[in-house]
Amino acid sequence: MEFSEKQVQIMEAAEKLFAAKGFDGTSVRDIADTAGVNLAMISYYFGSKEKLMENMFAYRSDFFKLQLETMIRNKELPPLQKIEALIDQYVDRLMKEQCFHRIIVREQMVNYTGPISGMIQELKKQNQELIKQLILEGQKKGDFKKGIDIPFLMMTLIGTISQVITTQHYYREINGLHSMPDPDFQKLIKKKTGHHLKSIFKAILTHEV
Amino acid sequence: MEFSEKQVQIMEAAEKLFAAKGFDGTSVRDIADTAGVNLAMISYYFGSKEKLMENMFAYRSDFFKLQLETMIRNKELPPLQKIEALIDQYVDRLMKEQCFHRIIVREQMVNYTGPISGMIQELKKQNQELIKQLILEGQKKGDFKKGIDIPFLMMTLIGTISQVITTQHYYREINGLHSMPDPDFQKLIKKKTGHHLKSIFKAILTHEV
Amino acid sequence: MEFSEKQVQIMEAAEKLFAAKGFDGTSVRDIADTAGVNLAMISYYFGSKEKLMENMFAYRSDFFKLQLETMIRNKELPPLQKIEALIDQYVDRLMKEQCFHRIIVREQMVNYTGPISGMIQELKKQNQELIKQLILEGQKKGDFKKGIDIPFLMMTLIGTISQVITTQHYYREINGLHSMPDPDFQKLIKKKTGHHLKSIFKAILTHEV
Amino acid sequence: MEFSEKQVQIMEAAEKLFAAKGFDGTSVRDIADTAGVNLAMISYYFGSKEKLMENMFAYRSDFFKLQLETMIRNKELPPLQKIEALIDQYVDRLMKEQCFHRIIVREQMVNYTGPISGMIQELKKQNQELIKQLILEGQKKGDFKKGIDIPFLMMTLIGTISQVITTQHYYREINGLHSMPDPDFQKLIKKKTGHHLKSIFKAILTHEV
DNA sequence: AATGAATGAGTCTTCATTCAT
DNA sequence: GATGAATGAAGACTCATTCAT
Repeated sequence: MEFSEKQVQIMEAAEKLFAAKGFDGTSVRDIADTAGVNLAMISYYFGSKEKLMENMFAYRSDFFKLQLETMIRNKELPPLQKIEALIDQYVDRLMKEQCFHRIIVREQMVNYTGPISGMIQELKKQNQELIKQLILEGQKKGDFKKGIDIPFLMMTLIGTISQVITTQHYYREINGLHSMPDPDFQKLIKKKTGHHLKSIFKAILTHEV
Repeated sequence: MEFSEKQVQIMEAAEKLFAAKGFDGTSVRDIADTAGVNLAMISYYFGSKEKLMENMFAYRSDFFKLQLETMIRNKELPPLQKIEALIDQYVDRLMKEQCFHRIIVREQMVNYTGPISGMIQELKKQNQELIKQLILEGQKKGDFKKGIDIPFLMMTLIGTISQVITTQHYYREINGLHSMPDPDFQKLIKKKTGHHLKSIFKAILTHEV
Repeated sequence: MEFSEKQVQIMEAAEKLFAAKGFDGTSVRDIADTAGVNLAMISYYFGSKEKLMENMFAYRSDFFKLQLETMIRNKELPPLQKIEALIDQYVDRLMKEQCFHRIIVREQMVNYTGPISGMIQELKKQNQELIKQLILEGQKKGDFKKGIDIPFLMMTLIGTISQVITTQHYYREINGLHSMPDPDFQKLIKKKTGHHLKSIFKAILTHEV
Repeated sequence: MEFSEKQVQIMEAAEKLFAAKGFDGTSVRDIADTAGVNLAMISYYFGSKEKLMENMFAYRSDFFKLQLETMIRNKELPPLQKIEALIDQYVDRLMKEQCFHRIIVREQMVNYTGPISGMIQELKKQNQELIKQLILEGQKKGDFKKGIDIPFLMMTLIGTISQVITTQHYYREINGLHSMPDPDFQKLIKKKTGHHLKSIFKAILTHEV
């Protein structure tokens, strides 16, 4: 799918607003204003608000998958280090695309059917498959324990990052980090989240419990 | 605050719908129809849709806090067992109040200010404090390691449960559990989630990593 | 018509609010709150908002007519002095019952039919008749000129007072009388209005023009 | 401010209805129907009912001021004739714009603040200033008496015309003019009002009283 | 291709009134 | 008799979308 410059403008405005205010909380007028385009252009280009959402989703998730896949394939490392690299990638990616991630979290809650739900499911499956491969590889090599509940480990991986993303302002407030510049704060929580998840994965994958 | 039977009816309808379709995606007409009351009753009792949300929140979170507190205080057990009991409670509670939990997840993303945000923050603080006490107690007794990052452990606790709740239908689908009756399925994931989280906590709190 | 204490309370609240915000701009809830009575009592006592208006009107205009009539009949003076006394009475009355007068001004504009319109018309006719008698008496005695356009003189009498009442705050502002206590200000404009109208009537009734 | 044809249509419908039924008594649906436009157009063009009122006011009062000013400046006549010309203009103008005038009368009673009140006050001030100039000119030339209470003379000028406008149907009824065609009736009362006011002004400005 | 104008359906809220007690 | 609860109708306004140009 090729998108014109204006279409990208619109989709990016939509992404930001959908993330901040939800799909229903965002009006096409909002989007048009934020994108700096004429109101009628949105229907004109995308047909409807719903279709805009779908297009934006396709646009973003294309963008998404590739990065991860190439990353994994290129590295040839011991299983644990691979897992750790993958965690870093995950954290990095979700943190970088916070807006999009928020939209996914929302959409998962609402829509069990429809094209977007399908896309999310597809993404999930692919990513889960990837991790599964990595863990199986580690188990074959004897580095990882047997009997790992991979789906629930994924729940923790994504759930923890989601939680960090959606409640970062509470974390900031509670820890008195109001005045820290946002880029620094982002770096901080990214580092901490990565570290935290790595300890969990290491513990679960390698130690007896 | 005392609520009449009708008010509770309305609040429960609102909770269900807000959870399913979001605040903006739910019309007061929806709520009125679902609750089986006249449309105007909602404004009559609560003043506005927003105020209804706030009242529902207060109603539910009252309900929330007490259960946890009394539970913790009453048990006199070794720290790890206490933690495990708390995880069970947490999982149980969030799973039981899935609707309410979904609303919280949503609201956290949108609203950093306003009365609801305040209530959530308050809830979070209290619960976090409780866990902190438990962990400190374990550390004092020598059962738990030092240097635990409690806030991030909380992120994992809540984040994992949230993830399970919001993506349960994917889990169901992927694992081919379409035909399992919902109560059974709920029991299943509750058990698995509890088990999973306990392994993580045990590993993080007691083992060297 | 006999009115209970509560009914009077309601009618007086209604009068004040109708004068200030108009009939349509005033809700029965406003009236109930201002009167300190239960909302349902208004419909209960008066049947409807409209009927409340009518009752209030009847209540007030009863009050109105009598004062004027007795005043006029009792005085035995030269015609010009009678006219002057009448002007004083008129000014005094309208100024004292500003709220009611405002309502009349409004209602005249809106409703050409209906019971209230009838009442106003009746009031007007009676008062006009009175003045007519006075002027005819003066003409017969040779004190007043012939060919007076009585209806238009009435227009000036009432119109001027109305204008003073409805624009008093402009007058106050323009003349820098913000800080004068209201009772003093009322006295001032009452005096000035009376004086002004008397000059006009004297000029029109007695001088060649 | 430039208004499109449709905007003018709406404003004129609004003017008529506001005059007849008051601001609160007129619904935007009424206005839309009367103007023959879609209901949503009103919000589309003006934002709100209130803003429509303000725009209509600005539109009409622009229209208003100029006529008077140019009229006065262009004539080079003895003071009394100027005053008489001004009275004619005033009567003519207010009679022609009866709807707008009614709205002003109403608004003065309700709203002491807000943008409309400001506009009225401005109009009043300008017109009053004009008359003041004229009278001062006449006094300087020795044609008019000293000690004229100009504000109250204005009250009589505007108040009388207002009274004629708002009670014209009573006048008609009382004088048995039901069957006279309205244009004729309007001409009649315009002539009578002008004549009446001129006598008053002449008497007050030039005779000893 | 791009847009200002327009609209029907829908939003939340308030209204005056009535009912059951 | 007096009133809290309840309601249908109507209020102003916003929405996503379409149309004529």
